Amino acid sequence: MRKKRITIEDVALEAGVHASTVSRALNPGKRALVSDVVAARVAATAQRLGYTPDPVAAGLRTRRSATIGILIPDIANPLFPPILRGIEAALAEAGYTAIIANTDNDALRARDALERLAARRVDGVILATVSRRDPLLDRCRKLGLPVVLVNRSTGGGATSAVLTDDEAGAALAVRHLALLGHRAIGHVAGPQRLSTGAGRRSGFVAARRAVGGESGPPPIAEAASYGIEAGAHAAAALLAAHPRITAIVAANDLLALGCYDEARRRGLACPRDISITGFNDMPFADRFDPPLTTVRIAQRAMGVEAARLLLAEIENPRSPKREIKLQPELVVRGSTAQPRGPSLTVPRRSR
Amino acid sequence: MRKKRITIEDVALEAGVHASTVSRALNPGKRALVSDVVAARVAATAQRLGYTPDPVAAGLRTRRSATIGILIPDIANPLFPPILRGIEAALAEAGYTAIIANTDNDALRARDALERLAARRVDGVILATVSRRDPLLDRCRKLGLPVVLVNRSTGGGATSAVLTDDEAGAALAVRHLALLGHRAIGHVAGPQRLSTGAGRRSGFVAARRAVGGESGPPPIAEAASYGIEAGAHAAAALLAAHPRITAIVAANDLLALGCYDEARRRGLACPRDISITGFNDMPFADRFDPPLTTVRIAQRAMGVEAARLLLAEIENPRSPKREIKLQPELVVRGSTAQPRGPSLTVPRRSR
DNA sequence: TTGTAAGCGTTATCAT
DNA sequence: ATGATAACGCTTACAA
Repeated sequence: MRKKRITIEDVALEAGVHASTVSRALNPGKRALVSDVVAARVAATAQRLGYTPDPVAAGLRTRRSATIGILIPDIANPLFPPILRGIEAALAEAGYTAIIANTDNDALRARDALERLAARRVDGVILATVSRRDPLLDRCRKLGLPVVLVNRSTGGGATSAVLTDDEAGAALAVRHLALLGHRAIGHVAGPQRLSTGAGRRSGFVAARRAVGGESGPPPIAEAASYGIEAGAHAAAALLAAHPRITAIVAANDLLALGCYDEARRRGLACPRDISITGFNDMPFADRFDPPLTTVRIAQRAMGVEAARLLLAEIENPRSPKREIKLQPELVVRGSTAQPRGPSLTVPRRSR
Repeated sequence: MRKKRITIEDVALEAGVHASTVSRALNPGKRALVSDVVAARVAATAQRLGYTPDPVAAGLRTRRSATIGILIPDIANPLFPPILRGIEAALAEAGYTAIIANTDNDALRARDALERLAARRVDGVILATVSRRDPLLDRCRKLGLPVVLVNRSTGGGATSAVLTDDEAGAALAVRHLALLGHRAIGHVAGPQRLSTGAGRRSGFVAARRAVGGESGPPPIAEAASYGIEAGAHAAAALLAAHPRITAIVAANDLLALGCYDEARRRGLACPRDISITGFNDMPFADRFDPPLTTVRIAQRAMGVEAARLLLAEIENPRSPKREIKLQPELVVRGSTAQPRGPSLTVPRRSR
């Protein structure tokens, strides 16, 4: 005797009705089409028999899989798990399931992953990987796949997105440093092909001007990627070109860690000789040595909003594209302090 | 005109053959049943038309979804992403896709997630969540679902599993500390309902005896969970009961972080006044303050092996259950040092 | 070697 | 309000 799965037919037989009636009775949207008494009986027998509808079969008929795809660069990057948890929480409420694919920041792998998700007939995708002007978006459009971007966006606003106000975040960091008395503030920028890299950079430039930093072109070095090594390289270039810098605004926490390394290599103590700020407030940023002053972004909330937006677009493909910008918040820890020499104010510290 | 998806029928028409022939030509396992020339023609037209087989429809017929479910406690716990990457790498090779569910260490949520995965007709599951004697396993058996455990195991060995040699790992830590000259070594144990908690504890006890630690019952405090807070509480209890302790072996890195906190609270500098070791070597453990001496486990390899084991069991449900134990390795960093006072050897350091 | 036809479990459409 | 029927896209005996 081998495993026999219980189908809608079994329930129909047992309840003395037709399969289509069972389908209606069990389908929230159509329960109204069936008499209360029958609906109750069907529900009861389904329960008793331990019937679980087969979403695969249903999906074949309805062309909806109740599944959405998520593209992220790398799940091992601590920035993403909280976003994913947010997405999943919102999806679960609606009975949807997520399939996650890692792209390792590789356009080819991203393309590949997208095709695989499309082949699986996902109802929509959330992309955390896009660069500015990313071919992935055209591909989604061609596939008729609803899309929402999260964290990063493209140039054109023809796609819904949930983002951080990167300009404002960078400004937060700059103002904090300025308030501590820093005047020579540099920036280790993220890749400029990514919206976060570009946004934080322009936020830095604007804020620096606003707080009346030193004149001349802003001291900036662009990192090749959002990694520790890349951050160290950029910091090296920055400090070589601008030795008088007393503070660095890094475009994310990993780059900040790279700045730690380079500072140490040069015998510069942080924060005594140089202040460093990060961006994202990734998990364990408070455990670094020194604890990292950084700009906290609303990771989980971004995920939740992105999922909601996507579900809305799946529900109604003609719904207007929205772009939500979440405000970041400064978290002051131990990696920033007054510059050596005369200073004006005393900073508060928090954990 | 609305979106029209290309089906096997379209390819058949275009290639001048029957749909079943297309199916055979495109199915690696049955390509042999079709003449080379036809196979080539079919492949070409499929390519040209941009045909992608619908795995949902195929799955309906074959009762296989080419999907496997993964239950983990929490993806935000840095221990798991590397395991997941390993799993996914191995699955991708075989054309399988993973669906990940977080349980938050909650048996009810775990049960729920399992049912949802089963409803999705996953071909098998990998469980990273099991406690010793977990009802989830019976449920899987009842569902006829192939299972592989990863990282944690249950009591009985009726299930395949990929684990770390936890006893050996704990012994590594104890011997390292003993070599540094520590004699009063305590243990902040993980939850004893989890195999990792139990295994590391017994490894600690055995190794302590082997290195000739102080007589009397071993100084151990059990943490309620694998979290920082829980670690701090346990450390507090441990130090209160055994004030002369000069070193703590924590059952994982998060617990070690809790020990850091408690030590600091008591004005104990690590490693000067107290040495602390972790377990897992989670990402960024080298960035903690101080950098954590810990027992590194083969996270990615565990994932790869688990996936392989599962695929084998799916392939052949009667294949023997295997239990693979991977050997951990000690990573010496800055959280361990000779105890104050006379000592015997000088430790090496690595990053 | 290839075609025929049935069927996987569900839901949508059309009758009644 | 419910039943009958076809269809979703694919695979697989079985027939030719």
